[in-house]
Amino acid sequence: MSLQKTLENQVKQAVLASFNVSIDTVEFQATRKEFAGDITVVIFPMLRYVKGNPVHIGETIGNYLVEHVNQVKAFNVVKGFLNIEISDAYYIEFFNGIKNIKRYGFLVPNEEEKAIMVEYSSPNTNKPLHLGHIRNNLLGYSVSEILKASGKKVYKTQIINDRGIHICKSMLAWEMFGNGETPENTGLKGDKLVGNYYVKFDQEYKKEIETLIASGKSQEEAKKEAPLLLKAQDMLRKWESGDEQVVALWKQMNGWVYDGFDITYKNLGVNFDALYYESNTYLLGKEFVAEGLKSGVFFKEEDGSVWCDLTEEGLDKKIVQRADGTAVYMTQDIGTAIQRIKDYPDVGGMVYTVGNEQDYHFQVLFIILKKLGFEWAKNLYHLSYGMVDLPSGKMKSREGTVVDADDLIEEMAATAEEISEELGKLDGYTEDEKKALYKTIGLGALKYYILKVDPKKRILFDPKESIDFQGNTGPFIQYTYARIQAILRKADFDYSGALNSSDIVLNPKEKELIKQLEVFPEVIQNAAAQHSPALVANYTYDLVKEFNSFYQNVSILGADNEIEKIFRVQLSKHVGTTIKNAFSVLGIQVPERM
RNA sequence: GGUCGCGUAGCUCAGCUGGAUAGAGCAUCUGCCUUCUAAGCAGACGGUCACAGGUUCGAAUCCUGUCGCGAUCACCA
Repeated sequence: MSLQKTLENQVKQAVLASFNVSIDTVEFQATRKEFAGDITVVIFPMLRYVKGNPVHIGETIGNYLVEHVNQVKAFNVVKGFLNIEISDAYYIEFFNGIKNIKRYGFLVPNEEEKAIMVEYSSPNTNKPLHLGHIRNNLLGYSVSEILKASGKKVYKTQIINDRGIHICKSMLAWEMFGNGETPENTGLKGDKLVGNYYVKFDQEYKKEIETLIASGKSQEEAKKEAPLLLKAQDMLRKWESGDEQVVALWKQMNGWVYDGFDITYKNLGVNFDALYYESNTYLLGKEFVAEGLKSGVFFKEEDGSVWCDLTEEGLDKKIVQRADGTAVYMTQDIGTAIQRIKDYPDVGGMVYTVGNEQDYHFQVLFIILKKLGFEWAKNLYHLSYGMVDLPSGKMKSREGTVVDADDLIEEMAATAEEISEELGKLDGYTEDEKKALYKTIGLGALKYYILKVDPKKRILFDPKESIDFQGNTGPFIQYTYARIQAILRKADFDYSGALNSSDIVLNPKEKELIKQLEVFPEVIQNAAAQHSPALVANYTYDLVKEFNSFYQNVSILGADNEIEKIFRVQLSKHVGTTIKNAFSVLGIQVPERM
């Protein structure tokens, strides 16, 4: 039984014994630093059931606890707060129990329970990934890992947006202006090359619009009638009817993009268990639209378009199929969801990592799936996150105002290199080892910077102000890990033995560290429940800050006696393990040296 | 205009289901490397928690309204 549970029961007992009333909840909080004690019972909520002065009630309970609970050493009451001091023995024994657990804080995924499928990334195949995608990828990956660590079975997936007018635009531009450029003959990354033609299309398209306007057309007419756009639309029709040449070009260019994406994903350290392509799934939804029509979930307009009436839910009517019978986004998402459950029958719920601009879409999607009667529809969650904006506003691929993912990753590593060179602590490392380390640190800075922020808040990223490497940052935490490893390398004695709680008197820093370690499993559970890597990031920072204070104020290898020295090394080691575990669910690596 | 989200120190962010004098980092200023890695530690400065009401023993946290910022309300995705 956990200490808190024990205390809760005993507090209830105390109230029953002393005041003859039973209470069903006890409110605890960590004792604030300025008071003596470790755990605090808030007396105020009891006043509803127990009449009397809170200080007196607190003292009565405190006395009872000291007498009946051997972990309780002493207490004090300040106003309505009963501060309880816990014996060192409790903490030392607790530490003995966790110190050798390598995957401390993690539960093993339960094979019996339903799995969760997490969708993230889901890019368009007409342009390279940018900072916005980075946030999406990091969030999706991290939430997947957090869910796993919390004891869930997880599949990572994406839906690749590989068809549509935007894809045809880059295809057309390449065909017209490409002069046979390929990734091979230009040395360009495939997604970059295709992205260039997406931009090229837009430039040429704008020129045509200007020409048309000059010849007397209205802007609206010009936008609709520009020859390039007509050609692109024509190409889309050809694609949909299976035109061999168009399909061949489509396959070739998408292939280039996938090769490019693979490199970016690899650099970012994210991965997927299952891929879905819109070109394969967009037809699936239509089956279910037909079914929904039969069952009355949807209705048909005179022009043949199919809708879902959501006015009862306080929403609008939503189209699920066009008048010409073609699929819209919603159609496809309905089909994809159902397909996924068919492919993975053990999945009982899904998480969609998609920006908050699509809040409404997912609200509607989930309601529709419920209306269609799917049991798992109640376990769908839209992991909605805020946009990453620049000081100049939104990032726009077509206008070239994007922070490119590959460039940013590279820049971060370069900054890490600069700082490392300046500090010069890497004697003996080979060039390859150094390079790998710079990448670890650079990515650590980038990932932490993004993940420490609450997902739903928007991030303003100023490319001119580089991401910090000091303070509440990834590198600071990595640095602390490296420091711990340095100690472990130097600790050339056997420190594996069990500790006898009567041999050690904890200093305040040591006790704080154990308390901090104690809550890690709970942090993982909370982060999973709230789908928030930020909770893990901020926890890790607090732990590390506490450790550095300990490190700087208490000598570990120079401890007064052997037992203390062994204990401190063990404590340091387990803090290191916990840092590593916490960072692993954020997708951040930790270095042996830096 | 309807709906949703956000608004905490100069800047970037924490603040768990309401609880003690609202916490970190950056920036500015003071100290600390002949002792385990100074990407660090110790400290100073800095707040009417957007504003106004309400609920309560108690509100940054819950409710209502106002203001500001953003998103969305397409037979786009």
